[in-house]
Amino acid sequence: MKIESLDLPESVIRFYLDSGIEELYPPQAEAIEKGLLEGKNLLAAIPTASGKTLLAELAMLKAISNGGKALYIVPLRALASEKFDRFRTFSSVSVKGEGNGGLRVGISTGDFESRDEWLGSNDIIVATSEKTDSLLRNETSWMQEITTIVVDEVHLLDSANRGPTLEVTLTKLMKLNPGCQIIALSATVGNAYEIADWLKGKLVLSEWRPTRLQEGVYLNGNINFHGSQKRIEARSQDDAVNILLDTLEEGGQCLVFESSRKNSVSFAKRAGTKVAETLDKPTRKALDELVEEIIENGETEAANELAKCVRNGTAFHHAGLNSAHRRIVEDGFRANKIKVISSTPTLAAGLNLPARRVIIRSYRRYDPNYGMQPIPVLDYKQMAGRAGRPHLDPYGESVLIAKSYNEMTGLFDNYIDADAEDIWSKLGSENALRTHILSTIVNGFATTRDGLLEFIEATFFAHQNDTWGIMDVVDECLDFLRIHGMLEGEDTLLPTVLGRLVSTLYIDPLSGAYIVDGLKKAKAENITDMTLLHLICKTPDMRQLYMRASDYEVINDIIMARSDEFVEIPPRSKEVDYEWFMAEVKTALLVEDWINEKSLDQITKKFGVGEGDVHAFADIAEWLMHSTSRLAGLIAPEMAKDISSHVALLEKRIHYGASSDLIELVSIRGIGRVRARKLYDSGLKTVQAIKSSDIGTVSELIGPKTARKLFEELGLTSGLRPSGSGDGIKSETMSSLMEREQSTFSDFEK
DNA sequence: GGACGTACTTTCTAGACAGCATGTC
DNA sequence: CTAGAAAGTACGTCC
Repeated sequence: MKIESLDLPESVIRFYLDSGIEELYPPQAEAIEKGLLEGKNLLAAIPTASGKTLLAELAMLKAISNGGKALYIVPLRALASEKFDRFRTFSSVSVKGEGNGGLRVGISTGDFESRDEWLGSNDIIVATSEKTDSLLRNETSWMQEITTIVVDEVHLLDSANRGPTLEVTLTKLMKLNPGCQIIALSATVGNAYEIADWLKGKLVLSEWRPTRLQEGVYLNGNINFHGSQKRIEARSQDDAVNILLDTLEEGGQCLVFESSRKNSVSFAKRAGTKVAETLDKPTRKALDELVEEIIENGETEAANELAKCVRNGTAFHHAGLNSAHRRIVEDGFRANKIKVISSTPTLAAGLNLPARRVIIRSYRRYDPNYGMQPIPVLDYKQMAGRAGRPHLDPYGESVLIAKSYNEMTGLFDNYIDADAEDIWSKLGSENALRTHILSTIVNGFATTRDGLLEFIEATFFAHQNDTWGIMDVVDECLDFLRIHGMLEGEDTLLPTVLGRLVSTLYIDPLSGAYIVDGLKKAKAENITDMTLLHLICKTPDMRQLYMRASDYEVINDIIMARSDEFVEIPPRSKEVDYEWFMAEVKTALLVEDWINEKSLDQITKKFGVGEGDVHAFADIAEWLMHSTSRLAGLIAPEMAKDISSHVALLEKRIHYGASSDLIELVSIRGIGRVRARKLYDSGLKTVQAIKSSDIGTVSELIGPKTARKLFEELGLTSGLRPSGSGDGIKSETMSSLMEREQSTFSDFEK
């Protein structure tokens, strides 16, 4: 089917022809035939890179040309910006007819909101599913103007964490805009028809790919495909390294999936010594530039390790990296400078980062309840599907590694030739229902118990199950919400002020209940930073740190020593709860270190986490401390004095990772925890003090460039040429390399 | 003395969304 | 109730 033949405005057709797209892929053509451009609902369950985005684009552009508005829902922030950037290239397309201006695109995620004064004035809005939920909870008016909804990666309905949110959000949207077109995009799953049926849509089901994908299993020096075999030369002890070197020889790049961060790092190191031998001069030079960039953007040991790998043309990638390092690795790989990325499943879904060959070094993942477990077929397909760059690689290959003939046949049967699992709604659990029942009632989608049941009947859960099975759980949730003062009334369900606040703060009602309870119990004379930090760390919305074997003794001692700082009496060390309690305290200690200005390097070593993790922990903690602050405002009369101001201060300190004395300096744009500390320790403790100092002094401390910016920021024009010296980067890097510091939590506390 | 080999023991375990109001080193 | 890979340790062998 030709693009030209489609019922679309001419400007749209010209746009695609100009970008070299003339012919639709078969699944796209099928979607058109099934009414994509006629407002029909649709579920496209097709492989990655088979043109799902284009399919969605066509529908959105068609809708906008008819005066509509589109919402594009994605599961990841990174994906949101990727789509946002893509859709912005439409700005030149005059879809809306002459004189109506160009197409406008907005983005809304937790950490990034479009600059547009009013998000709703855009024609396309890209948002994460949680943000969409939050916008609904805040009764955003333009939600009703949406005429087309695209849901990317709907198979996430199956996720226990985030599936229920997506499900309830879609149910609400369908209730709100009954005439709205829904286009759902999914990986190939077992029961795609069931999802399509729930969405009252037609199904486009296909395995078609633009680039051929060969899936094989490596055993004893050969990759075995269906009907063919490829010999791999043994250049080292390590099978995966040999497969990798073989790919490089053919001019391809490799993506290696590992089951843990540690393994991904160690593979990148190990492969590095061999990969380095294959690099030519220009590549080495390009890599050296990346190495410098990595060092500049890192304050930890991990940065040095990454730099060492990148110098050799390899890299690792996992959620512990900071965002700069992630970007450098991803871009370096796209530019074909970095030859291999050894990664945890971070790269399996989401970002568009294909490679010639994918090596899956472990198809098992650790589960605390069941030990090492084989990953789902769906996850395997996502990883294997990364192989083969459309238009660039002649083909893609994915390789599993087996140690025996039996294992190999097992892998063929259970992965390569297997169908992906069915998707199952996870809305039935108390955890999921508690929060979504509250939001449903707060938003007026249900005002009685019967109304609530009617709403639940419209969910995917009800589509798959009999709802009588969860009646008990629903009633338990309603009781919970009543007991904790978030809901009142028996026949009519009315949200209280607290209930509304909890819903709009986007926290779990259980978190809300813990916090309110803790605030009421806290006694003024015992309250420390730890009191409040531990309070938010025991909340189900907080992510918790693991307890390692060596931590037990230390954490135990800390709990004993600081026992009166907690709002509750710590459980006895023999009780099961004690295990949890220790993890909460350990997490609180990390945040405590962060706000006491411990360096990132120290924190990452002490707690065995990455820079990215520290920021992630701080991020959640800040959100929960903000929520605590708002809740404290609501129950102020029932609390000890001074708690409110303490909470507010902590919120700021977590945001900046700074002690109280730096709050004034740190709120200046361009000044963070590190620079503020330098200024403060040199006697420049306030904005006033800086204003009355001279730029030369400040330059000595934070560098001439930043100093100039700082003075501009404070409304002082900098007439003077800043004095001061050049960069200290080299010496700093050296010293951090030389330092032999403590490596575990216990070393630090002694 | 030291590089390497082997067998046994210990250790550790993926990812990432949200509020609010604008910017870290 | 359930795992398995890598890193660490202790000891042995060969040059």
